[in-house]
Amino acid sequence: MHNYQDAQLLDQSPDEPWQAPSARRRLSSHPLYLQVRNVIAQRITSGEWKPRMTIPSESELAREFNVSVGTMRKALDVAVSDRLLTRRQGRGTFVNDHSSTEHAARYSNIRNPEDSHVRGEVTIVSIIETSVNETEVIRLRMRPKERVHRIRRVWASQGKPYMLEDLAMPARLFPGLVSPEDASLHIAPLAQKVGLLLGRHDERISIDKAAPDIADVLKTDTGTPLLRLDRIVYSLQDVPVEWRLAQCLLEDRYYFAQYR
Amino acid sequence: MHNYQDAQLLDQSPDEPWQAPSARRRLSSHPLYLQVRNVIAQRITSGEWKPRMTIPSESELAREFNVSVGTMRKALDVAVSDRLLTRRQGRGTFVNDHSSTEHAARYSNIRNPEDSHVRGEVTIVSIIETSVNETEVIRLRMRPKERVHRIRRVWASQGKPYMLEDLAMPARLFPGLVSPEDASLHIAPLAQKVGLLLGRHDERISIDKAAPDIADVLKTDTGTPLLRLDRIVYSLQDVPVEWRLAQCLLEDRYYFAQYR
DNA sequence: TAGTGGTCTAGACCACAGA
DNA sequence: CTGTGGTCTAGACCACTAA
Repeated sequence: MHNYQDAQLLDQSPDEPWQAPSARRRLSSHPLYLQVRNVIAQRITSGEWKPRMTIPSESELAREFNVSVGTMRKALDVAVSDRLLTRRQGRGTFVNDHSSTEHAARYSNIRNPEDSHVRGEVTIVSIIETSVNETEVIRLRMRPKERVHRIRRVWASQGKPYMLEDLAMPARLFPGLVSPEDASLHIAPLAQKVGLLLGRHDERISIDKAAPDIADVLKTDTGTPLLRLDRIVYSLQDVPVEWRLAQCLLEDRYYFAQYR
Repeated sequence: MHNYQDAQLLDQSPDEPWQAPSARRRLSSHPLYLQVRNVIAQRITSGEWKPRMTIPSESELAREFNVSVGTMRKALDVAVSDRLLTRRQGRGTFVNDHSSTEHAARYSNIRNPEDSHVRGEVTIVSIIETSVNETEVIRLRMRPKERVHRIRRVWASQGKPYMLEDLAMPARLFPGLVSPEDASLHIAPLAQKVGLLLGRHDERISIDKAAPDIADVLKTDTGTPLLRLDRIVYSLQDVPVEWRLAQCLLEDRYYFAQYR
């Protein structure tokens, strides 16, 4: 009775609407529910569905996409686990807002002694767009001569600086990133602004002794032990999006990691 | 046609077999698939299903539990995400072995420069069973005067010590934990040995300066910066199972955290 | 009371692995 | 070829929310 849905979803141009296939063939290597999830992701990326918006009910979407409610639900469940959507029984399904504190908090792991997130004020030291260096080519999987944004900024809490960050982001992914306002954002809201969906990230943690210039910025002594945070954030499609090297003067703060 | 399955699963004694209910009522606050998942967990805990074993097919289990295949599948999916089971298309569903390197690796985050896990040799410094102190009461959610196992051990790589661990575990959860062999295990295989299923864990990371006695054990200088790892591991039912305070001489190693 | 997401059922076919 | 898990369908009822 049923063959699988074809791949028109994945292959069609981003501007064309969903084409309900009449003959169901599995031309794509992806199962139907993943194809549908990809359309959901695209609608968010393109801005058709905006943060905080209520999207149509699962039965409406199932009708629109010409799939069963069960398949639609599975696609929505995947989108939820990808942090694209939030569902609330009796209310509806909502597009997540990654500029909200709860979603941005995901990328800041420094905590106060009482377990609260450190809420710092940021100061931009420098922003430049330039060609990649060797390390960036490797870490961000870029080609030689490609362009990157490099941002250096300092975080302070109650007027006292505690963290220096060096960011590198492929310029291709962040067109028009120039303003200090943009450069002050966390990666989550910044990515949302340019229609990028974020996936996994990993972090290598070690201890550095403060170099003279860094000690100067952090108003501490040369040689003070700093927590070194070497982090790469990837997109939902597993493309490196940001490389961050941070050096953090902990004092009574700590880095919090949670595993499920 | 169908009302919900009742809670006989959750409420029946561990020794009784699954009772297929004839009248389906939702006496439990848990949906059916979670009740079924709990029976799966119990079968593993009790040793009825042993590590690496192939369990019956989903259709067989659905018949046994008197639930639909869809519900059985959902229960199995939850068990997979809880790391109880692994499923392989065409082969079957297997009970995870938490004494295997892949599962034990989940709890060791120290990596070599080439990203490989540090494989150290462990030495037991001391094992005692005693009454809880104030910190343990809080961290392990215990009552005053309850008993804990305290283990101090040192990890070395190529003969050079790099990490000192102080462990505290509720004695109630680890009856008969006395031998140095048991005390040398990672938490995952140790928990499996006593039929405990592990869930989330969290870790607070900061920097300590080596105290004289610790510097002595780690064969370094007093005041050397050490990575301090303050970790609590919880059971699947969210009961604290182990509190670990580790101090780690990193040198060219680092702590690796991955987020999905 | 209407509409949403959450749970459950019954049964089909697809994809993969091993005998 | 047989049996396993993986995907998909169609439709029912439950639980929650807000008008």
